[in-house]
Amino acid sequence: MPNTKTHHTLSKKEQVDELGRGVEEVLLETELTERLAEGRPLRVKAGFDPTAPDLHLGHTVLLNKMRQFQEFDHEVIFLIGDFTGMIGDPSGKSVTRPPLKPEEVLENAKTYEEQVYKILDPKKTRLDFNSRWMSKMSSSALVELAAKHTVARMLERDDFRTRYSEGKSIAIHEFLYPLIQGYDSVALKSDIELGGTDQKFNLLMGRQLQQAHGQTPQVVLTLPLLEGLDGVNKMSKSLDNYIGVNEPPLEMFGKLMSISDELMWRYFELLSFRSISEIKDLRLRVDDGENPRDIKFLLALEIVGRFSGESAARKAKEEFIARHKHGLIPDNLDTLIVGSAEKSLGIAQVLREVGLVASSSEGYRMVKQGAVRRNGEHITDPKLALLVDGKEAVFQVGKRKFAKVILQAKLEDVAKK
RNA sequence: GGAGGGGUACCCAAGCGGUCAACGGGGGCAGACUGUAAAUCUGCUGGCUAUGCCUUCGUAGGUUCGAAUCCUACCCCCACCA
Repeated sequence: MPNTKTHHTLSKKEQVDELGRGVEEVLLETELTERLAEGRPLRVKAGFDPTAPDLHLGHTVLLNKMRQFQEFDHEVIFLIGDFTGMIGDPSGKSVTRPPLKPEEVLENAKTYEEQVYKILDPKKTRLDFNSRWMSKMSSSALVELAAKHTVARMLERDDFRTRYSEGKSIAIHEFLYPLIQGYDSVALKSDIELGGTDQKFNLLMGRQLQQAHGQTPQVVLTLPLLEGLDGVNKMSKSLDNYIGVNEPPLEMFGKLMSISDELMWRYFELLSFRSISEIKDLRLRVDDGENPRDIKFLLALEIVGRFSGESAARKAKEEFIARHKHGLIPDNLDTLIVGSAEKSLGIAQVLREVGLVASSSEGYRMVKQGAVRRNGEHITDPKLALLVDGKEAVFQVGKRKFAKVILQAKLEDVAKK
């Protein structure tokens, strides 16, 4: 763990700076300052989708911000939108989703907890479900709620507006989503709500509904969507540019090391627990000629350490270095045994058998492109036949895929002889 | 209710009777370069017992020496008029 100053030692000004760090927008900033000045623990709410809680680092941007509030002794409410989950945040694509069974919701909540408590302080976190109040709401109350807003206002929401003007369908119940999410703020009497920039409309809805219910409107903080490994698109599973919080240490370490130098600073800002001033120092070191790679090591160590533990992170770093030192073969490979009835096997087939390539055709191509080595030596002939001699050899495809292999006669053949 | 347009490999998108395992772009993988970063350049990108063979162009049939390309039926999407 980096030796951050504990948050309590920060000055008031530094506290406000830290809370505003990485934040896209604060609505309204003056209100935030006022609230913080009250000196009482504020109720900070953030909502989460009840389905498939498989978090990646992009999600943790929000969690990190929640954590900061905890460090300043505020109360954080981790709200699972199990009721709103029935609707699904309107995207135009999704229709009404079948409600999750209570068991499934609880199951998912448990999975969430396992993951988020690596960041959040369980003692300062309140887990809640919006079905708690929504499932009890009467239809007349729902009508009243719906009466608080107009269609025109709803159409201010970006995707509603485009869909409407393009003549695409908008189901009536989709209008309920922002209303219900907004009502959550009323039910929880939240002082602050955090969410991604894509949630802005819903977050503002909370303000208005609170006002309509005679509450002081919550302050809204929107957080950016973290860029994925490519540095361009937002991190997402479907784009396969993500780092999952449950990934093995070495994998995570490698992915973090592969981001561009520029993106590294973005990750420092949004993912690191280091203070703003510390990060500034790191930047200065790079400006003074220190290898950015070494600074990236610090980032990778911190993040991997957070999810897999400090010692695992150190090990991942050592292994990363060992593996990436020129031509070095990792020494902790499992030995794979390939049995064959033949005297020899084609190189492409062997690579496929041990999973280094997806098909023997791909194996052919890899060899032709000079991507394959045996015991560190390049193989150039795609039709090379390997003797089934029971000897051990290390095969490598590309830079990072290795396998230690023994080719041996099939057992039943041995038995026959 | 009326008249359309389209479904091609991971994605987008050409092709409209043979030279098509299918142009091009994206993505991905590999090679060079490097800090196994990014950027850049180059190559590859259906499978196999591999100079050949097998399977692919929504699904099922049909025409033909020969079909992704023509015909028939079916399924699924998109959008236009009111």
